[in-house]
Amino acid sequence: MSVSRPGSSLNEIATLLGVSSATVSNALAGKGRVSAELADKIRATAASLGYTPSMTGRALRTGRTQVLGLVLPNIANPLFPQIAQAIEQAASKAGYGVLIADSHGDIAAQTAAINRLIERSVDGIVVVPRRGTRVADIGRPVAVIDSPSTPGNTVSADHWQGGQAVVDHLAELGHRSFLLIGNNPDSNVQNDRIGGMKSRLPANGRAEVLWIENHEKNKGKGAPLGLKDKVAEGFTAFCAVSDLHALRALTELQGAGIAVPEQVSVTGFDDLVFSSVITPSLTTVRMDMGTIAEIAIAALSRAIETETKALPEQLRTTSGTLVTAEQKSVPMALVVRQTSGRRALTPQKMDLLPEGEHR
Amino acid sequence: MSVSRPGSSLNEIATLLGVSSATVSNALAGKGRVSAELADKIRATAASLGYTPSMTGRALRTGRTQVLGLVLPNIANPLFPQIAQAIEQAASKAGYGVLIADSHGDIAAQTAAINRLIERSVDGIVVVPRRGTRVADIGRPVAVIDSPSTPGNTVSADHWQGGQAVVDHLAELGHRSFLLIGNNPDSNVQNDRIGGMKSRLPANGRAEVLWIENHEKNKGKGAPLGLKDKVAEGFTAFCAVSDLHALRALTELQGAGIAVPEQVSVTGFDDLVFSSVITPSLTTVRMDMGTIAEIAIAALSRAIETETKALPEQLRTTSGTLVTAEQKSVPMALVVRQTSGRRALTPQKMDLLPEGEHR
DNA sequence: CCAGATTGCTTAATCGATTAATCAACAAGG
DNA sequence: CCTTGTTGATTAATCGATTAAGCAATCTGG
Repeated sequence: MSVSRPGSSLNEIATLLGVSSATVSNALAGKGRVSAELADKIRATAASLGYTPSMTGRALRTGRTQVLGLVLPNIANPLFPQIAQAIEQAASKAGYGVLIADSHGDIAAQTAAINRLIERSVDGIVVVPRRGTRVADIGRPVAVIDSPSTPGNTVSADHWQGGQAVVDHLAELGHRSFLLIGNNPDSNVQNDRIGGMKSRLPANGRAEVLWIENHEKNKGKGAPLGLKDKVAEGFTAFCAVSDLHALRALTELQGAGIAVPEQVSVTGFDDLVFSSVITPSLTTVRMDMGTIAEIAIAALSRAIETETKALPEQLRTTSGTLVTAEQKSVPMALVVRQTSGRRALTPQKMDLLPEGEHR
Repeated sequence: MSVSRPGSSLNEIATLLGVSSATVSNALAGKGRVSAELADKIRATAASLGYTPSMTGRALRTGRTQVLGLVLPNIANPLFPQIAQAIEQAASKAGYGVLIADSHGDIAAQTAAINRLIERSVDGIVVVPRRGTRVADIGRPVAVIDSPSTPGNTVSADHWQGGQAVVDHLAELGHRSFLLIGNNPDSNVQNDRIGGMKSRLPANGRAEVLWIENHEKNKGKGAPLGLKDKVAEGFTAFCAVSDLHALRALTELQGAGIAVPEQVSVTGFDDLVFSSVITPSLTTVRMDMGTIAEIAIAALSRAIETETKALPEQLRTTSGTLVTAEQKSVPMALVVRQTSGRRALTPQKMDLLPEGEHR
């Protein structure tokens, strides 16, 4: 396998074979009219020279850079690796490179990040928007991955259904009192997950939502969530909208001497990297980022193609923005591990038992 | 703030003002000889048109794309967000975009990923190599971020010193028996961390290394690490080379009814996102990725500049590869949280006490 | 008052690939 | 035999910015 030599262009091959560069271009692209034998010869020498077309030259002529931008609300997000990996893979398969841009949390920076990408003339952009953000209209196709209930969403996991799966699973195990743990009520994703969970409460069930951000605004950042009290109130199922919060809940419960899953159950979302290695391992819901990414990239590249095709000097609309896919939501999969178990017989009195009864 | 209009080029500004495009280019670049008033007028109309230079056109002419590649061993790595964020920020500040490439774990894919970046003609590459990998010689500047003891390393955290800080801290708290938990003995980073820890064992101290990969090869993936037995053997300090393993150890210990930090201490590395939210929060060592990234990018852009300057038809060396920085290792900072505490008075007998004594 | 320097701008080539337009050669049909 | 069609290639323009070279006009010094 020869490394791409910078010293080979269409022209070089052309002069070497005594033909014009146009013919070489046609031969390699399989377009135009080139005799079969010459085409063969051209391909052979191109291969022997380790010729790699210059993306730059091509981009200048065609107006397509074959690069997509990926804008994330916060690269430090623990979910980011999954997203980036899936997008990179899907994009790569579709012939695109991926340029990353961190919107760094705040909204102005998100716009700035998008503009930087546009200046680098990306062909399209994948945005995982910061909660509550609307993506401004830019002159390029944009795929949004957020939640089905976000206006303009292209494709995403079916968070609502994921929430349903969690509560169905726990109800089956006998649980009736659910403490739903979210971080921020402005997030569409979190609201969907919580909404889905609420929608499947069993007949005699009850649910309460604990928003961590509100809680910390009162009690201070990093303050205990007071879950021991919640257990005393009879809650036996602690369902977080993220594995991160689930882990927080789990360790707080364990620290308070409450046994998981013997006394109470804990569930999360997203199957973050640590979820399978902790003890007890975390029951969670995983999204199929591979499929989501592929749908997003497919929708995007379709839009890019039709855009460039429909632009022979026509109306210069700030064309195609929010891209849509046929399948707008991808089911989530419940991953049952060790933190979810059958409801204890007398959950209400459990906290009165001596500590350390677990295991 | 006007969004970049695709409909404005140097030529457009030129014809609009009745001058040549060369003059416009010179005026905006501050090069050549342009009268002050004309330059002002040009800048003004450029601004009013929302002119953005075409990176593509410029790249074709100058041979510099202002894009760097970032190759990671595995995007799913929990440390990836920190790295990517820091690199993106430093690169962005230096005027570069960042193209990501997942080497997907295996070594062949790492080479393939690098080649894909080269085909996109990036100006340079930042590689966080897969353990034990040597980066092949490509025709572009490469900055390697791994460990000071890796040959060809450009810059990295001082993992050895980080390990020292951990053991110094725990020795101060009275600990003498250290169980060092690593994943894979082939990793230079992990070896440095463990080496640093061993180098600071107190006079009457002892240390044993538990390699998780070996352990799992025998006992099966996800098998308990048997830490309860280790506690019985008298170990009071459990020092992992990553927060992920520390979390695994912590939850296993807690599940076995061993109190942290009252009975034993646990430490990690890297200050992963969950480390501050768990109970008890994890004592760890953080690397200054911001500084590391800046040093790497600075070294890289220096190499890129001298490379293009020294290329006026000179020897076509497969020029400048492994880039070096002046400061090759950046100190790590100990973050003391709740999992590290003073050694219990009678640690050797602790396991004989009834469970649930903690808190 | 004129050679030479300086200033201010234009011409034109270049980077590499793509593609519409053109052209020569030859074949087939009326 | 002349017209039309087809094949296989070349020419040349184009994308947008950069930059060496060139050319007037103005200024400077002796």
